[in-house]
Amino acid sequence: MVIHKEVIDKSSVIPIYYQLFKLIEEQIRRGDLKPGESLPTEHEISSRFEISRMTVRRAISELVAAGMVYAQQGRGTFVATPKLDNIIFELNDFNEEIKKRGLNYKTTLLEAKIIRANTELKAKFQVDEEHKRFLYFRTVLSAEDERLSYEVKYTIYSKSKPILESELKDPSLPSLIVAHTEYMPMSSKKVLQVAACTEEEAVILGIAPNSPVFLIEQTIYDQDLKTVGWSKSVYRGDRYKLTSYDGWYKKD
Amino acid sequence: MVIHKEVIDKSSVIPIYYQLFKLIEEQIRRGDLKPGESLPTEHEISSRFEISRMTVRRAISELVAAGMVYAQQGRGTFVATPKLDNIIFELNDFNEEIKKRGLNYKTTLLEAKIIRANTELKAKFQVDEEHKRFLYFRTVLSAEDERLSYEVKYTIYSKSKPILESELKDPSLPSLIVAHTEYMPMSSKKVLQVAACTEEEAVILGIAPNSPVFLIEQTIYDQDLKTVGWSKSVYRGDRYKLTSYDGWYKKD
DNA sequence: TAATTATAATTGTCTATACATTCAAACTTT
DNA sequence: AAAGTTTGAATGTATAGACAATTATAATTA
Repeated sequence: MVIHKEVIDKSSVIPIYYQLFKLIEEQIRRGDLKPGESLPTEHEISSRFEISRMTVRRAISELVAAGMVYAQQGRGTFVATPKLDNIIFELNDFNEEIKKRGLNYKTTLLEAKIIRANTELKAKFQVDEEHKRFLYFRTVLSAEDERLSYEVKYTIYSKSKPILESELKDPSLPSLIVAHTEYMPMSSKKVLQVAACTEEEAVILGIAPNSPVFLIEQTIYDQDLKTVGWSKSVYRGDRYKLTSYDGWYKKD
Repeated sequence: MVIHKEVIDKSSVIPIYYQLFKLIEEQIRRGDLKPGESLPTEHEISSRFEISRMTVRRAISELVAAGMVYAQQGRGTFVATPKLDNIIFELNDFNEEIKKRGLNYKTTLLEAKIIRANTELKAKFQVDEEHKRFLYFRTVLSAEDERLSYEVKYTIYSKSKPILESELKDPSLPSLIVAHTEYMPMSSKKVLQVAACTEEEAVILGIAPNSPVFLIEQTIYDQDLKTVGWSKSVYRGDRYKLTSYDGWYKKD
């Protein structure tokens, strides 16, 4: 971790702990501190910046609260690994149920291929090179031989690495991005809508055409908010629901 | 705030700040500390329990993080008011848009009456008294004369207080509960589903029958998880979507 | 060699203190 | 009476240090 002493201004009105928090956050976002790497010890940061250990702890505890690092007593403090769920929006009322009952739960690959950029993809990924290639996946999720959801995924294919067997088995978009592009997935946007399913989707999922379904589009970005992955999922409306518990207290 | 000194055990393996955190949390949940009320000052807590102010601050900062309390420099620390959103699940992509553009946004009351308990309500609210009365509201939300969502609300009617003009205008379930029952809304469960809308709903919302809609059922509980309010909302599928930004870092 | 025991390093908790910042109320001046 | 000023009280930030708890490593012992 390369930290320059000058960047912390003790006489500033901005609290020291906050300057340090921002400093480390920046290093993580820029990739100078990679997931799994350890931060310097509290003592080391403390003496390097000539600030007290409690102030360092304050900064680190903010990072912990933000989920960017985790601390282990006796070992050290480490950068957390970015975690982007693919099964989105915690649409898992049904998925949880399946797991709890130990039911048969599998992902079936319908199609996997490398395709050339078309107008739609070029727009989505903000690229204009005609030759650009993309990875394209179509999968179906099913439990006990009942089909539950259908998903289409795209990501850039720039490393020309072969697609592994394991990737075909259960292709997760973030891991595909890591494997086949130079980009690092950092954040995502998910949009959930309701829709009447199309003829094609109805056939795939074994439901009546125009049945109500959840439609989730996920866009994955790197640290510069460049689009590096995109997926669209269709979930059977009669098999999924979204539950949230909330409340207690919030500030006015 | 009634705090007994004995409840904090300095020699316990459980950290003092955590004991204090739990202690104050309990007082808030029990209603001994009511929303808006101020906590004793840090100095006062510190001297009353004979612990350092920094330890008190640690406990309070946990409460702040949990949203149960908020601190104001120069004034004090106050219990936050319970906040249960009625427009649920942040289904507000569209609502936000409306507000941003300053569009005409209004709630229309279709029906408001006091009804007797029927079988369905008795089951939902876990009551068996035949005579029990309930408040019943039916409202429509619209913007620029386009109807967007339809909502049915129920709560217990036990105080026999008249329904105020202001309540008819934009009846919020949590505030109705506070006004007309002895209970205090504390938490809520929301279930979001997709559905094909019924004939009745189609007419009310001005859409085609069987159009896909969001269906949200909200149950409101008091601190003992007793059901004190229930609502069902239907949102036009072509007008609402749910967006969530997430990611960055999470601990493994 | 394998198991056990010390040791050092690292984070976790806690104290006591100092000064800064903000807010509200009391006081003073106009 | 209104406006400005002072003052006290509350939270916010920061320090230095002590000891506890946990982990990994090194040293010792069986």
